Amino acid sequence: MKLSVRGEYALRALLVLGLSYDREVVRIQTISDQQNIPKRFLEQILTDLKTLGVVESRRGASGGYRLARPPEFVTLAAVIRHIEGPLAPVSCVSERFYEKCSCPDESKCAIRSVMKEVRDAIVKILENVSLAQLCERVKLLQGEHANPLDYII
Amino acid sequence: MKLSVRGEYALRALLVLGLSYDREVVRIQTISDQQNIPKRFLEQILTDLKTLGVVESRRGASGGYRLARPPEFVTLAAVIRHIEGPLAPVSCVSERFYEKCSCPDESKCAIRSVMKEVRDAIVKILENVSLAQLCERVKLLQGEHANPLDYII
DNA sequence: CTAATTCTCTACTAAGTAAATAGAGATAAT
DNA sequence: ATTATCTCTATTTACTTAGTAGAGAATTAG
Repeated sequence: MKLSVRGEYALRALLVLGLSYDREVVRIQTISDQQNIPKRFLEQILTDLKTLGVVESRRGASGGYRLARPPEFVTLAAVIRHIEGPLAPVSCVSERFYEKCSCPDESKCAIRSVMKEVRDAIVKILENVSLAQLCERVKLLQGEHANPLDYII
Repeated sequence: MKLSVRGEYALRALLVLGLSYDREVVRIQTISDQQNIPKRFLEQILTDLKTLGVVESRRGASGGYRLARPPEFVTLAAVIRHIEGPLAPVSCVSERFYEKCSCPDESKCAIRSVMKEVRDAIVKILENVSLAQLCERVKLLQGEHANPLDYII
């Protein structure tokens, strides 16, 4: 039932970019230093988030990454699904990553019915928290600052 | 965010034992056949559930396994925690398996605050579903039968 | 009391995944 | 041109998962 380190890094990186939205691009190195994420590993993760269409990059000197769309339109559910796969605890109750399970009759499986409740609870939360809301939480938890890069995530 | 196969087998096996509660012990072989779980693997899992105190065994001919206490007092949360570890998506929000995470200040971490909500939602469901309730669901989903071993789990 | 049955204990293994690490290449700014 | 930055492809190391194996100990039926 765990989020991988990769997934956590992805969220942390996106939060940095979210707090810098409307500003210049942010370098991998900056995010890496600030969040204590191995640079080459973060590189992979950001490339991956690019294929999801949630970030875009500029190359060369003064290059870097930024959000490809407003943080309001990026849900945690979408990010975690892209990085980790299904949100559901068993894939036989997943909507987007459904896989048949080994039990004799899914429609009559009691375990499945509980797991469906768990899935729904998880999805309900993660679908309804956007990157923008996550940024709001940072500000609430830490009070307002001048520079978004001051935020401790 | 996934339940392992091991965890799923544990629940399936316990459900079989739950449906046979108050009757004779059930052999590993029977559970293995009925649930299509590799026998030697199931063996390990049942031994593990014994250390949790949720099942007990009798050896020798006409030996087997049964629940060590009434199914009302076995929650899915306890079983899954024992087999899988933390229910929380990140261990920095786990009550029983807490581990410090790599972010600079946990108390001000926005991601953590969302994950705490997810944890609470999962725990709320799994703490409140007992094996007895799971058995009830089986009967509801399948209608009443004479022999508990007829149930398709 | 012996044979059959069933659980028990310890160890091993094969495949897959997670978390990096590495090197050479492409692009853009100065 | 040089430097800074992203990009692409591969490799590595450690760990975890799922399963297998064999010999041993307890219990019951005959």
